[in-house]
Amino acid sequence: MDDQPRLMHSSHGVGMAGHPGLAQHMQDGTGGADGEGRKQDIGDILQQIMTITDQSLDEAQARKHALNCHRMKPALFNVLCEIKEKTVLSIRGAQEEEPPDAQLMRLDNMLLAEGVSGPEKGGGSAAAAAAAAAAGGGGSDNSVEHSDYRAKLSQIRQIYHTELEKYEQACNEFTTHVMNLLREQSRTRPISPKEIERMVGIIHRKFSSIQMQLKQSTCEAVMILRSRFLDARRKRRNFNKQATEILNEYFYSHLSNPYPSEEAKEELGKKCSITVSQVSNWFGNKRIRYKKNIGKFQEEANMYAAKTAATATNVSTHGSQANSPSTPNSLCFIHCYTIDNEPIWPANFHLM
DNA sequence: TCAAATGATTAGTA
DNA sequence: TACTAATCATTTGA
Repeated sequence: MDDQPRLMHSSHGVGMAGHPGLAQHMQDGTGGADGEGRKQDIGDILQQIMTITDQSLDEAQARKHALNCHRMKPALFNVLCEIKEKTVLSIRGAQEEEPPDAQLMRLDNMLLAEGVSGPEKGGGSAAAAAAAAAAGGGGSDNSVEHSDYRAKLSQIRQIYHTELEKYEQACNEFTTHVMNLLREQSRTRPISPKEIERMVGIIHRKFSSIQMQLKQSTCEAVMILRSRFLDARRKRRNFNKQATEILNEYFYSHLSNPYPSEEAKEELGKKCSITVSQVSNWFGNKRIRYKKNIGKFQEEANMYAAKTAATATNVSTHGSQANSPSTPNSLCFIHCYTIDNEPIWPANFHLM
């Protein structure tokens, strides 16, 4: 094996008889005295190679050693390698050129975006945050779900990396094993380094197809997790009592114009631990339901009016009534109706 | 179990 | 784009 590479530099001719490497070997005095003798030598070697597997291990080892030491071995080996290379490898080589796999690239990109591959921080929580934003979620319950999502994503990530590592290790071990085996076998049969290289390529391709399956199933797992996470967020959760109180207080203290500005919505959202869009939803629902059934809400309105009045009184006794955010309309809601008990709201509020 | 309450979604409007 | 109005889907409480 050690001296094989330098034995494989002959380049022209395929047949043994007309092979320049062999011809050269025969002419330079190392190949025997006459043609008959040379043919006999080659015939002997080929016979020994053909029958080596019929022998016991010890005999085969001894024969192998004898073959390796045979004066014709390098030349013959060279020729056989070249024949093999020119016939089989050239055909296969052309066929096995593969374009870069678009599917694999897509999977890699997705795993990176979801935070499964690449750096641990960011991706997953960013995806979770995006999902949360898309679903308009917020609040403490949602943060529990969020952490649950991250925990599960991290679990997927861990499994993915463990499996990937296992595959890579197995691939390396198998490649080394096959290479050693082929190198060993190349002492008794024509295996060129090029062929070993090709075999390594085949092994790598096989393992990368397994890796692709792993990536695919990981992507599926992330997709399922994500859709479940979104579904969970889509489920309605009632706001907590305190949040409803805050929203109602604002609504009834601004009954003449229950349209909080963007800033007010943001502040209410912060106070209630909900999003601005949830505040908007709440006010939208509240306005329409209040308008539809003012009588039903009258009691609630009175209750909040009394509450606001009490707060205002407390604030005034402490000397800072002017700064109270709920003061402007808190005591005027009772005047915000027409004689038909219709609320006086802006023109864009369509009365039925 | 069921009606009421309630948060979210959707189509239409100004 | 913010809003109304209708509706859906889920939760709540009797």
